[in-house]
Amino acid sequence: MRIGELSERTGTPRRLLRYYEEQGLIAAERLPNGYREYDELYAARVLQIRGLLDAGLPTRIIKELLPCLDHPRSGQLAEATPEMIAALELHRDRMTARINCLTRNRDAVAQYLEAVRDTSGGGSS
Amino acid sequence: MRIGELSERTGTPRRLLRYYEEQGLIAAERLPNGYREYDELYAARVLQIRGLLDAGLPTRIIKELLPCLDHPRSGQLAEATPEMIAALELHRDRMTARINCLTRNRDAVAQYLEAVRDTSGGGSS
DNA sequence: TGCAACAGTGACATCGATGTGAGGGTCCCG
DNA sequence: CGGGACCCTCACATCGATGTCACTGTTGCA
Repeated sequence: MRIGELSERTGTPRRLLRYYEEQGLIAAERLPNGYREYDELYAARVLQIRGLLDAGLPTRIIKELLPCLDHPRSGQLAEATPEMIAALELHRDRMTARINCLTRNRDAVAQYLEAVRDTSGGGSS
Repeated sequence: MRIGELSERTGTPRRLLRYYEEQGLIAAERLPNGYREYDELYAARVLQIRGLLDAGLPTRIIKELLPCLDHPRSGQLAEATPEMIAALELHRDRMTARINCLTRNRDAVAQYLEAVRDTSGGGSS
């Protein structure tokens, strides 16, 4: 598919798709006329990128993560230098910290909402 | 305590403490000489703010969340307009989405690391 | 008295993610 | 052939979080 369709299917401005490519997060074939041509699977990939960006990870780090999110069991995990592994462990731990922080605060918000619900008129939904 | 101590205790540049104040996330008393004076509990508050910022929430939203994270059970939850409640529910759901996204990807990274560990020499740590 | 350490404000710079527009090709359909 | 919809690149603007610097006032101690 071309950039317009990918944009529509992922709800992502074309501008950003080109930006992600510039940052090395995605890669597109080129048609003879210079148009980008995307494989089907890029729709999911773009959504994943957007989710990670939205979760606060910068493109630089997402770029490091993507290769190892790609082939979850595809065998090709030989080219992992000790530095890369250390970096990934660091990212993993930082993500865990983020998750914990978000969870704590999300639960606090939820608790607050429940308290409000109980106090004021008993809403259903 | 004054800004220097709070800065040191939270690992946050003074510049940012003033910025958070400017954004309405924290408030400081003023000593007669104009210096900011912080209550003890602001150390925890600042760390909470940093965690949320790090998790990708903008100050604008953190400002909305803080009041209801403050008094988890302090009773004062009367002043909750339906709009505020709706906004909080939205934030709660968006945080949940973030948590899920982060968890999914963190687990993928962890799985990858385990696979690498199993494949190459069996490390301990 | 003078200096060092700390505080204040204000302004400008940076960096990453994103918006927007100019100027110019390509494709298709009438 | 002409126009509309799509694509390209390039560049500049914006916005939020943060860094940095300049200038000034305050405190405390030698």
